[in-house]
Amino acid sequence: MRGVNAILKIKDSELDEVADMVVRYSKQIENEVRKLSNQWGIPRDLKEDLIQQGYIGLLEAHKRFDSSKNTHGFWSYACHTVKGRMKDFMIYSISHIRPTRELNSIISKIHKESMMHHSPEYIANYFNCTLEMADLGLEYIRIRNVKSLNQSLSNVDSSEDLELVDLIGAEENRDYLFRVEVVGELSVIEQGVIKMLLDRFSVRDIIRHFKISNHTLNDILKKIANCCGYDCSHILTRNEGWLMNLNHFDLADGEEKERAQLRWVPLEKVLPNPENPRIDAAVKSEHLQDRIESFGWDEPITCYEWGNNFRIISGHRRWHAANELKLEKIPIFLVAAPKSRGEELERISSVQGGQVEWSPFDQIKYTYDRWIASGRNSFESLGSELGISKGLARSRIRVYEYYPPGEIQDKLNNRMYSVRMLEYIYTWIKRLAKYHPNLVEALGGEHYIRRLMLKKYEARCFNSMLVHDTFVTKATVQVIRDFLINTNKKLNDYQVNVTDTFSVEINSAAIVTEIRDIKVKTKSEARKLLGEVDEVLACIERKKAELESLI
DNA sequence: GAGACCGGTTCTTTCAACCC
DNA sequence: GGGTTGAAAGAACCGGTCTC
Repeated sequence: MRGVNAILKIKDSELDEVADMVVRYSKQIENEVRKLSNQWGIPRDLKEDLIQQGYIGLLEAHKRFDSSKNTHGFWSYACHTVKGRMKDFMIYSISHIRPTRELNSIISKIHKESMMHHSPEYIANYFNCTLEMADLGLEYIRIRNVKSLNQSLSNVDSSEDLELVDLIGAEENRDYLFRVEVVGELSVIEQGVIKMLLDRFSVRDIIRHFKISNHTLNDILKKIANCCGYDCSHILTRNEGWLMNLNHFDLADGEEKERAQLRWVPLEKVLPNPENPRIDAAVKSEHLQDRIESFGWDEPITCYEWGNNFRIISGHRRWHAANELKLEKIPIFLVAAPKSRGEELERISSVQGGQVEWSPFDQIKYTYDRWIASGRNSFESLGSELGISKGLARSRIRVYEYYPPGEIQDKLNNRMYSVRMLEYIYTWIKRLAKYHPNLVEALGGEHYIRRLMLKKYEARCFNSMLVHDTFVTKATVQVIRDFLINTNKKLNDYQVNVTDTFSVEINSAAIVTEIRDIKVKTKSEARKLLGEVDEVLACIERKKAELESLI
């Protein structure tokens, strides 16, 4: 509590009351942490930090709470501050990225084995995961690398049973002390400098990143030193090349290690891989350019030799960023060439982190390419190869085969369409072609109907319940045609519900509503409509006679 | 009145069992 | 092996409530 007291300036006379409150609401705070933890997949060490933040929020709310104004009790008032504190902390600690289940698993393993300081390649090899997954895990841990005030300092020689909070004001262990929130007195740039120092960036990297002079940086470091009360001159002597992790590759496979080489090669000799399913290498390019400019290359591009050039297996976005920056030379990590197209596709997928950042369309294209490369194997075996269900494998292939890329690519990638919905539409159209081939022909083929259906989906004329639709098999050609060509008409307005084999219900309310809503303005419209009404009446008379004959 | 939060509802996605 | 269907989980949405 000492650190918390210092932050909130709690008077000694209030300590008992505050202690009671902390005990009373500890369960609620733990519940909130549990909820957030389930939602975000927070590692155990960060949960303690969240609980700390909850207590701080509780104390802040306590200071503001006015029982005469708030009749719903203290907790209903305080819970917002508590949750707000926790969420702010999470946003600061883990940014906006929500890790996937697989990534979370890797992060937990890295924590458990204390492998934060190993190279991505070593971790990928150790945990048998992809290189990009290991890299993402490390990145995630780096941005979450905030120490708990109550974190044990057992790894610090002189600190038996001490917690970080106990080191506030102590003389040793400068790096730990920088992390404590005394930085609140510093400017944004000064806090940024501290963060980079703690993350082991070199002085040169800091100067380049903030675009400041050596002299300015020295002034900032002096201010930080004065503020914290420490001499940080030792940091200034850090090895300038520390950030270049290029000598950190620690492959377990001896043979592979011999074959793998690191080289700096002219940019024009590095060629993109046509098998790369990622269509747009410019995704997050500005961020990568900024990172390369600020911090240098923290990971080379993985390539294999291709004649006199090098073909990329992993790193198309970094290659694109290097082109944008007009760099002359870039670092590559040279590996053995794949023996077949199938192996090449598999390796591209493997090193690109299980397609974590692939767009939906990239995933579809990749699944289709793998299927073709495998000689059109069963969806089941393809699914098991890719780690997806056979149903999803089938959906992706079917969608890629059926829809022209131009029709779906953008809208798939911005999540307006889903693979499943596109497959439902495909199935619906195929049913239409089976039960009403003449209508499909009359409308100029499936191509036109497909575009109409996509338009109708965008206009929310139907949803995933399309998969259970019986309208397409039961309705008349005229009604289906009407549904298709009226882009705003909803499927619900037309749907016929077949409740069982022997009973059919007509959505009479919808039909009556639709008829009532019809409005005509001219005589010719009225004449045309009369003709259609006659047709409907004739249809009804026929159906009536048919039903009466059954009674 | 604006904004944050909560709980209920609806929609979407995925998976697996079952059927042809 | 491929297609269909239902269950379950997650995401998105919406209206009500509360605080400032």
